[in-house]
Amino acid sequence: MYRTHTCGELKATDEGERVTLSGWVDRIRDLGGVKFVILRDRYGKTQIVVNPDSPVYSKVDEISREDVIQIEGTVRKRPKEAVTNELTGEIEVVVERLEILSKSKLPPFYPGDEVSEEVRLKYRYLDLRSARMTNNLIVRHKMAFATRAYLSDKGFLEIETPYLTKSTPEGARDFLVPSRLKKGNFYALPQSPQLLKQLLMVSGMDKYFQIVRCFRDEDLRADRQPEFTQIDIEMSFVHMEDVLQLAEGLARHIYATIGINLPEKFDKVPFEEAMEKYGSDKPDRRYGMEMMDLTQYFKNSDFKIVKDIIDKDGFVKGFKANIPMSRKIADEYSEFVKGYGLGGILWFKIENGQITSTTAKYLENEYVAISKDYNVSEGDVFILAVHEDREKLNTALGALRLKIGKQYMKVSGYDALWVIEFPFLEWSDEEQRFVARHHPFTMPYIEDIENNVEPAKIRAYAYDMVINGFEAGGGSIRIHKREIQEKVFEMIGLSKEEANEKFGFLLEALQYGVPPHGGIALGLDRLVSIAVSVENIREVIAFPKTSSGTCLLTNAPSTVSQAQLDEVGITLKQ
RNA sequence: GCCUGUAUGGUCUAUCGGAUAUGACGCUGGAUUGUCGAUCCAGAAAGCAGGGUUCAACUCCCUGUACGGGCGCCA
Repeated sequence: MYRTHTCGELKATDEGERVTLSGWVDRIRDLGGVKFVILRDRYGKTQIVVNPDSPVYSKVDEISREDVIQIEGTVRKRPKEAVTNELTGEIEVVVERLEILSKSKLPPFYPGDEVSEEVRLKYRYLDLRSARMTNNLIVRHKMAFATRAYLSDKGFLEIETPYLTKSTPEGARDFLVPSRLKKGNFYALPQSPQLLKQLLMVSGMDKYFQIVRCFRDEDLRADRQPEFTQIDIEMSFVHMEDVLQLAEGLARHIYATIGINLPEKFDKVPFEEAMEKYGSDKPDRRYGMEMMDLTQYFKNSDFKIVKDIIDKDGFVKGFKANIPMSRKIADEYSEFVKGYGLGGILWFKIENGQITSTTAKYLENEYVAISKDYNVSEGDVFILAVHEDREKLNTALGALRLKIGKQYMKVSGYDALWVIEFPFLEWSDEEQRFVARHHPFTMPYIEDIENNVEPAKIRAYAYDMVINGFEAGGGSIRIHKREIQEKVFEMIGLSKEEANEKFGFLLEALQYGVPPHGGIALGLDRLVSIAVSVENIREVIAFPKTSSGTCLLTNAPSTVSQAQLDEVGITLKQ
């Protein structure tokens, strides 16, 4: 037996107990006479005492930090003055036997040291020994476990779908896997089990879920990895509201199991409102600073920057913030919004009851009117921008709002909401056609189509769950009638032949009695990162990739042998 | 594809167009009988790669590489 207890469980009540512990040597404190060894495992740390009369006294000199050792000894209470607040701070173990199970080479860092992420990723197995990383993985497990319990209770079946599947167009770039048996053919790793879970609905599975890996070969971000985990859900005989209720309940439940209370009711915010007020389809409302349309105040301005835009039927929008402002800061913000296609920002503040601004001499009347109507008071700063493209204006100001919020405001708590009524279509400059914004199986608002609403304004039964400004998940009600599906393909310029070639199996299935259905996928990585308050999902993934898609631990991706290439019939260029 | 930041002992970092490159942690050796980031003394240990500017480059410039953040992209 390697151990009778873990390093995190011995308490004062275990006094006198004879125990065997195994773990890593966290620290050795040699006081010349008495020596202390701190033994660590994922449950905690226990102090081992070695007195000069101990049978293993000289053996302690052979061990070093991060060795794996086993000890046998007796639990005793520490002297009063030596008690600490730690989990096992009341006791220590007087060692009688000590065995080195495995020596450690001098590590590049010790668990919990402040080290660059690059080094942490290279030695991820050491990094994961830290209490923080261990906790992140524990929280992740608890949330995944709670998900299974909750959904199983509600009658959902966890059903696996293949990872080696068919490449489908639309959406992200596929990771391809060459087929050896059918040379020249490729599997694709699924971007999500979307089509397969819909087929499960056709099969009558009624309520499906899966905690599943998804793969998208696109450039990475702090919250995007090439492979990530979704809580994938699909339900039959449901309306949008049923899916939202279920997902909301699930989110509340899994957060509750780790001690976080999400709001009783998630607000529903239409996409357009989110864009207008926050310039984002995943707003973090905790920062306040809602954006306002101020175009009317500038209709008669002759300040060139503004007039040029107004003459082109452009817009002026802005928001109020309680932040420091100076010429230098304004320049920085202007530079920032230039990255989003704007020319810069305008601003004014109220200082000593006066409007202060580098542009006050051109726009004083406008600023005064805005101050009055929007109750801009002493110390407030008002930031404005102009552009002829309203979407660009919203996005740029929204990004600035978020930057300012993160810089100056300490927010706490959890803001959870639904963004609904997403546009059904989206113009693709690259392809010069409308593409499905969510995916081509999403149910559009039929009345919008019947009322001949312009394509870009047709709404979809698509929804995103947003928590603290992160897109925690998204889904839609699907099309269950072949006629509508065909109409949609027509709208996105997909010919019958192409549609058949690409989604033939789904279209075929849609002819055999399909229940109305819909679903959602929640991003587990993001849910966990929100729960442990980190911005980067790498912190909650055991073995993540760098932003260039490599694994510093294994050095993947790497070249393969000519023989391997030959087997799958692939010749490399050059 | 584009923009941007970073690169100095094992780790985290300081400084400087010139001389012996700073400190902390860790490590090694020594001292030390109640520590808990133990303490005290001593020691070893470093400029990402290539090119350029210069009498002289770790420092300035360019290119590359790696890592971070963002835009595009991500149904």
